[in-house]
Amino acid sequence: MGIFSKTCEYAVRAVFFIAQRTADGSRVGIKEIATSIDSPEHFLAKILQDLSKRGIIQSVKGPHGGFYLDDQSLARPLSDVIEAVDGGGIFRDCGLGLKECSSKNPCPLHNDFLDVRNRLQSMLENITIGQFNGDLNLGTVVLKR
Amino acid sequence: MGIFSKTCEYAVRAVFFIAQRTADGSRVGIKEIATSIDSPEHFLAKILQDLSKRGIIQSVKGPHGGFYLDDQSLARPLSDVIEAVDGGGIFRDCGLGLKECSSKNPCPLHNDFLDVRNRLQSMLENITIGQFNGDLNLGTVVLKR
DNA sequence: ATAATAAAAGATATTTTTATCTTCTATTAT
DNA sequence: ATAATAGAAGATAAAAATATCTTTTATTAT
Repeated sequence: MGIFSKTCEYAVRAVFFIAQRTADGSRVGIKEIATSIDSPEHFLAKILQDLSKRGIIQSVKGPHGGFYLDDQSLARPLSDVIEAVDGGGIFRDCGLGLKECSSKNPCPLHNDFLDVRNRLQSMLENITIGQFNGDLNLGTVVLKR
Repeated sequence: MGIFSKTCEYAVRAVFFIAQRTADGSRVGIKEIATSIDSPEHFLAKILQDLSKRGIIQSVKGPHGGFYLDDQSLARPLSDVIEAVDGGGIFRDCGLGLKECSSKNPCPLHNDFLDVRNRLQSMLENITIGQFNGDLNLGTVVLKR
């Protein structure tokens, strides 16, 4: 497995895709999202339903419905998606799995991991959901394969 | 879950513990290791058997047997343990789970993740299994709780 | 040689993650 | 109103990770 869970990987790819495809105010359906980011449709549906409930993304039912992002959502930091899906553990938990690891009671790698986690967090806090729309349009970055 | 799997967390904690407890040439049994690092005994046994087969740690059966580390093992980088247990994916795989992500075919986060992964890797390559023995003896770092 | 010890190995079980399928409900165009 | 559409929700299932228990094998002290 990678840094994030499969669930989280799908969520981030989907959110980037929705951002690009709905920048003009339109909506995009779950089938098209799943195909475009190469994820299992029904599994992704659950993930997006959860993100929708939490207000990270928007959705409308019925004909011409689908998922989309409003301006506020487009401006959100990517870290919000990770927090919503995987929880913020990756930004906070001990690298060796100790529940009470802290500067007062550190594991051997406490400071080293603090540094790595903080870099990861600030990186994800400084990326917005909508910021790759241009690159995705140009095809200079990809969301499948 | 954290950065690493539970399996990997147990492995690293165990290896640090074995390093400290066998620096004098003695050996330490699986029961004592499991208790001392707060891990399930039989599960940890499998992990250590695997590390032993791969030559990352050493073991001897029978009375006064147990696990220990020779000088070469004490000097190994911690990254060898992670590679052995979780595979090196954490140092190499795409943050968004794309199989073919590369500088030629990058995901939106390719460069950012490259940076984070490289930092993690070089951190783990520059830590040796035996380097915390002093701190563990002093109790300034811990392996449980 | 024998008994005691401790790792190795095998079988099984539980939990979590990932995935699929079906039914229900809300929305929109007609 | 009605039919079509598409997300929401619920029930199941498959796979992977985590955990436990039992039996076997190798080693050592006696």
